[in-house]
Amino acid sequence: MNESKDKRMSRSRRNPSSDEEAIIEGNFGGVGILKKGPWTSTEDAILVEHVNKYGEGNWNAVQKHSGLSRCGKSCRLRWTNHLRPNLKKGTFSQEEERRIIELHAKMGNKWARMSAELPGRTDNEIKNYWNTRVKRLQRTGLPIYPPDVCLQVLNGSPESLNMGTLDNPDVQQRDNFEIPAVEFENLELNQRFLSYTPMLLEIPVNSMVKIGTDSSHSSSIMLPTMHLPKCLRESETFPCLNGSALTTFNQYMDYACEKIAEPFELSSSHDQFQMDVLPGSHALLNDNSSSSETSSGALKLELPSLQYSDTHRDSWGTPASPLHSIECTDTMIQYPSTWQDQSESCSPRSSGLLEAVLYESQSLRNLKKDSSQWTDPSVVPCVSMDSFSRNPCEKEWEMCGDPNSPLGHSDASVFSEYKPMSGRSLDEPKSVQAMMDCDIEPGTVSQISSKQVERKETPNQMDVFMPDASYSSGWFRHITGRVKDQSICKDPIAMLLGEDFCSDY
DNA sequence: AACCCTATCAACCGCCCAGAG
DNA sequence: GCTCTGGGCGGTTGATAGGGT
Repeated sequence: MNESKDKRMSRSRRNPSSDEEAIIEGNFGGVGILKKGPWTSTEDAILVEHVNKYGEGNWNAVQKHSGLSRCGKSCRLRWTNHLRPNLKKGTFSQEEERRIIELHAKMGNKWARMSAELPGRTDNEIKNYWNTRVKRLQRTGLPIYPPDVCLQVLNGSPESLNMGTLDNPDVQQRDNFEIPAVEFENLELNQRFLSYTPMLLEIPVNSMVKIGTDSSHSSSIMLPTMHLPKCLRESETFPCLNGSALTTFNQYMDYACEKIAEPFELSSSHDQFQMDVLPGSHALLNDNSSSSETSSGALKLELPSLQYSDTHRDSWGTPASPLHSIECTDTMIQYPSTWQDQSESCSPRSSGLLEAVLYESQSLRNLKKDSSQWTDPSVVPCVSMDSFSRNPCEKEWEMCGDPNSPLGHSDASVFSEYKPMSGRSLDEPKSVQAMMDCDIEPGTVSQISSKQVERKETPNQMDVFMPDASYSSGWFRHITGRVKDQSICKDPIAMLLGEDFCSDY
């Protein structure tokens, strides 16, 4: 690997056209055209010499002083990414990989800051690594963030994230997470739990929302929502949760599994829905709709993602999920294939966790709503068996015509801040604000009510709910429209879980 | 061997910001 | 307050390696 890497490094990339090369070489030392493309060893030497002589900075002066036909930017890039001393080359170590995941979970696509945490590594390297990784995980349908990393982030403990070494006060400030009531004290996750979590959602098990108390940093409130298969809930206790959170969680799971399973009970008898699904199938999500064969030869329903197979264990070594867990999770996690499609075009800045939480809650709510109709097969409106074999969410999504799914494998951080993007802000904030301002019915979501989650009402609160406007326009309107129509849920938790869920309690 | 697909990664591009004038 | 400029950052591009068919 390193060998090939070195080979490649020495090889030329983006070879300029021969014409350009000629011109440039002719102008070497002159004021002529600035050279683009791969750096030669001669250029490197010149740059190194210049930096040794004049120091870093004032990159535009390089051309002046050394006659190098490179723009200042190019020089800086070359220096910082390749010529700078103490640069580590080669593949990332396991520890570095782990660190990157953790850092990304906290920082999002702040490559420069991440590189500051990883000595010898450049932002470009980290960025490339991450993008490659995300791409790979998207393809395999694995969660971008390992559950334990999510828990660590959720826990917010500096040690857990090795953040004790952070010097950057800004980072420290950002990382000043608060977990008001839902405490994850016993973070010794049993193997069982961890083994389940990845298959439940594309996102890590502990999806969370932080409501910002200041505009620059989304902080102060986090709200975990979890989704586990019913079989897992059969355990009386849940290792991560305690007190009311656990109660709520169990209730939520009862609700989710029962309600979601309903429409699929109908179809489970259908050939297409034989649940002999093996973990690891995720073609739906991957837009790989061609069914694959199970070992038994039965038609395998390609699940969208999150089902670890032995061949799809990720670097954090989460074991494959037991087959029996399919019972519930299958119905829960059949992400529309379109999600994957959309995620491909999703801005990498988007926040996968957050959007997934929001979308999922909406999906659950819709599912419940829809399932009441679907209990009777004859009532299934406008849904053919063929289309019915897909997740109702997908139908919803398609009907919504939303080009941007929240459940795409977006890969910004767990708590990435919303970065307003030009040209969209007028519409989206309005929707979000409308959503946030809708009144909550007293007593709803009492289990995880404002006692546990305090939300500071600020004009910037939407920053939290808008991790990335690039995808939010459609689906957020979709959600907010419904929320608006049906009143309720001032509390973000209520919003997340859905009013139907709330009203069940 | 030829082709296709994916992974990798250097380098570029465009935007943003801070500081100087 | 303004413009200009240098520098930084994040996103994207494109060449190449390498594996699979």
